[in-house]
Amino acid sequence: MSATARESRRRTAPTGNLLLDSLPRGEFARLAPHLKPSRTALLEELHCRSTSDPDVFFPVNSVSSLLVHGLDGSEVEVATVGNEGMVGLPVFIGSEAVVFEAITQVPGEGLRLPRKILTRELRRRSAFNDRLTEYAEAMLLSVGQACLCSRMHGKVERCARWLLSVADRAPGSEFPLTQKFLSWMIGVRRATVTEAARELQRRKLIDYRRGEVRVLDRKGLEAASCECYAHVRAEFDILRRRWTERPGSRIAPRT
Amino acid sequence: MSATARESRRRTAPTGNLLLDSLPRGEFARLAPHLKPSRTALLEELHCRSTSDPDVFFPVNSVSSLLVHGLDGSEVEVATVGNEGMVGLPVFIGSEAVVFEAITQVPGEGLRLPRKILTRELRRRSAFNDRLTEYAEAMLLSVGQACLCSRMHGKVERCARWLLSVADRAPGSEFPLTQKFLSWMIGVRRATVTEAARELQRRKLIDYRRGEVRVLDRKGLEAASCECYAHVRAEFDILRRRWTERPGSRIAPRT
DNA sequence: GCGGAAATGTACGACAGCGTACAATGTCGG
DNA sequence: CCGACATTGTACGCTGTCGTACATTTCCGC
Repeated sequence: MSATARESRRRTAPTGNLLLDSLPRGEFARLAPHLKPSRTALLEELHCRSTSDPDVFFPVNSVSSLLVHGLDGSEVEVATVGNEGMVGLPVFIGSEAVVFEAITQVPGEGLRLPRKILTRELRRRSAFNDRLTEYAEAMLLSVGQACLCSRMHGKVERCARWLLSVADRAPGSEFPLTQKFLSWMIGVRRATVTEAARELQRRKLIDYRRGEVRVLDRKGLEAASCECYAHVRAEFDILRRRWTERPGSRIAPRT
Repeated sequence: MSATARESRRRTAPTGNLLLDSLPRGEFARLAPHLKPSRTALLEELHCRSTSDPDVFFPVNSVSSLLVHGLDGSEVEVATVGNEGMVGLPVFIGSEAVVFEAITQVPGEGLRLPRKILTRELRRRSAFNDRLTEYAEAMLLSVGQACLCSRMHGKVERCARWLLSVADRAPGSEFPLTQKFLSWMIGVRRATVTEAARELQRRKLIDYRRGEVRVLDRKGLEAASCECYAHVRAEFDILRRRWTERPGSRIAPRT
């Protein structure tokens, strides 16, 4: 895409969130005044069921995890959200019931938008609707794959996959992470993560120390992970490409 | 809802599929000529990646399962679709990539709609969009819960849950099922299902013989299943209620 | 530097579910 | 009625992960 093409559709600087930046100029202009830059802290809960957060959140730098929790206290991560998406999608349905919980995995910047504004915008049935529909469907695939993965694949593969999908969304190749947190995300005990992490370190794919991980060998880590990673990644890449190449367009007709 | 209220919005008889029946009259009229009644056979694949099925499917009697499969051959069911929904939702995104596969679990009637027609309708940004958005989000929750469940819960609980969620959508309290099929769905070996099934039978919650199950004690089965069942069920009940009580309305404003 | 807290490493028995194999039973076509 | 086949029951040893407990290391505030 040429610089002039970009200029023709947006006067303001890109926010850094792909979903927002893909909106046509007029639509973005309606939202812009209500977008509040905000920084999320590590482990900050963005949509806790008890607090009834009034905002949705568009990550720029930060990375969040979406969790499902059972009444028995068990929890698992079902998806990761970075600057390609929005935190708050699963609560659109407007139900009072328990929904996904979002927690900040990598602290950083993002944009808050009051849910009311979002709802108002969606009633106009604008391109935003289409974007979110596309995004929701990619999330559906992503969560589905998470389901397969957590059921069928071993601890090492799953750790590798998790590390990659966060590394994709985090600024550098290093990010904060404790084994306890990772064990929480993938639904195993902490000692199991230690075993997997040691294995990955032994193979010189990652390095870590007290709350920090660094990806040493990306290719190697991909090889160590299950195919779930590549599959989901490919799906989001399609979205990213579509959103940057054909900004503001409606849902693409299918064959 | 009174009979007159229903009459005012639809002249034609209800199809039996809640999603379709919730559409405003005009919208439904546009679709009606293209809806082709069709019967699905046991284990018939509705959206196989290789066949590129040109239709979406609205179950009336029948029940389908959505599967995710890995490249390694592993598969798990991530959701069930009955007359509250549509088979074909997850492929909206228009990607070329591998998507969920749908397979008929309980044979029966339904309505086929050419995907082209659906796409055309969606470009009008009608109430159908909102319905499918709501449905997609309920599915998201449903798949997320499936993820938690298959990771954290035992074979007996998961079998009970699966039986209930199919029984909810199947006409009677009896439906066709082999242990092999169930083992495939929940991602365990067949012998594991035998153990779980025996256990449920021992507790007099179900009865079965050669490819047929019957739910004997619904309440008991709910108690034997994990809370995942009730949670997902509640979510879909919200949709069912909304769709029958406020037909044709747009997305409800939230708070 | 020191003390405490958090993070990580490790060990050990327990157990759920796996892979496999084979027997027993029911069903259906010829 | 018989043979073939699908379905279900059961057994065996095995492996991965669990639950728990405790030791060790690293970091941070004082």
